[in-house]
Amino acid sequence: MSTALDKDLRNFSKLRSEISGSLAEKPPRERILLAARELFYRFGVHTVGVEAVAETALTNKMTLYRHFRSKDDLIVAYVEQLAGENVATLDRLLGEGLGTPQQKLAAWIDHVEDVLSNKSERGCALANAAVELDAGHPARGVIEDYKRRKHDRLVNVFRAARYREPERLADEVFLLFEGARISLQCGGSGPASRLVAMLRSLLAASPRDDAR
Amino acid sequence: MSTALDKDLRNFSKLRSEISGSLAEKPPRERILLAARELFYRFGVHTVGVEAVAETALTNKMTLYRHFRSKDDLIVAYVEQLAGENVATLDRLLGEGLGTPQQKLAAWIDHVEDVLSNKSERGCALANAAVELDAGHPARGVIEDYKRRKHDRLVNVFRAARYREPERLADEVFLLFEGARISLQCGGSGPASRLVAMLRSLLAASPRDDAR
DNA sequence: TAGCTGTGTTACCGATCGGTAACTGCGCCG
DNA sequence: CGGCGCAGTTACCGATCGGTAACACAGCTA
Repeated sequence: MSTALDKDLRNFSKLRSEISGSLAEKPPRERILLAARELFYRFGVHTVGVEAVAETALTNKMTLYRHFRSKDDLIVAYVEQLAGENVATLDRLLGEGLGTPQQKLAAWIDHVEDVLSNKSERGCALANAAVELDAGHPARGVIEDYKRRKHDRLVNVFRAARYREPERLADEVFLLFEGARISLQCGGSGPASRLVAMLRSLLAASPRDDAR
Repeated sequence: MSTALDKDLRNFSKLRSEISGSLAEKPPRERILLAARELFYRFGVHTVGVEAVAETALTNKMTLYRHFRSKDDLIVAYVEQLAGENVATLDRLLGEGLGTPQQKLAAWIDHVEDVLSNKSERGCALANAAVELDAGHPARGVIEDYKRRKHDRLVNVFRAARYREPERLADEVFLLFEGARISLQCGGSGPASRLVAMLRSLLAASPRDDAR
């Protein structure tokens, strides 16, 4: 098999991108989750072994297994961590209090632009995990919950912005965004790079009630 | 690790879904590719071992390695097989000769409906493979070529149908479709199930020159 | 009949996988 | 000070991984 990343290479990437990062002196459990986040996202949950995670977290397998009962447990924690952060980001952008619905939408699209333009983008980590995990895996439920929740937030903000068909618009925006993220890693960057412009004109062209 | 599919279970699925299928008495190479297609798509290229592929193909590892130099070679052949068939399907639906561009588009959307409504849909096999394979893998090039080609065909048929912005429309349709397939396995079936209606009304609403 | 080619079979290799046992040692709190 | 809990370390387990060697046996052609 072509691992395409010698084990040594993995350890080097750890030293640079993690230590220089923030994992300096945190409790082991946090370090492990940080390492898992990096490695699972970059290389996939199946190709990365628990030992690689532990070493990248500057600890060892035994300590990892003191905090997570199994690798599957670690995967679930990894997925829950991502889902939680993404929901928090959504709350920060679309939550109550901050500006008009239009302003929230503009801020969210700016955020989408940041995500997509990020180099080293390998698509949505949660979607990637879902692809790798078979139907019975406990992490699947977490992923599906998150995606549903995200879709609901979109419906709500479209409704608050008085769009005439908020559900339909949310479906469309949701699918476009998901498609863009998966296309970034296999479809060439063409269509995905034009997503933001598409979103803006889609929202501008969709009919709204009232509109002040 | 939760394999969620005991090895025995895999072998049973082979006996039923493959033998009863068509692999009855074909040359070994074809049987192997058929088995790889089934197993790689259902469970992912990484979780399925070469031995499982060989046994499902009613042969053994040695014969597999006489036809494919390595597992990576088999993965490339698997991906090439899928890309080739998908391009053939596109040619059959959108190719020259058969009807007006509008008829071709209607036929293509019917085909999309079939794909999405198919139970046991696990998303686009090529996109899934791309998620599992890291950037250097030779199969990645095949996948990207296919996706680009598919996008180009969409542009061409939209141009032939005299849509005013064929590239933009192709981007949108492409991303929607990709998003729907990935969402089927992690986003709940909600947005994806409404894709076909979205496509039809999108095409109906998009401006065209001339229009007969 | 002899010989060749392709398939099946068994056994094996080193490496790595997920997971565990047992021990050392540090720091913290009484 | 004594003790306890947690982290680190080493060594190990059985299983499975991708990949190979050697041999038996079929079918075909000459």
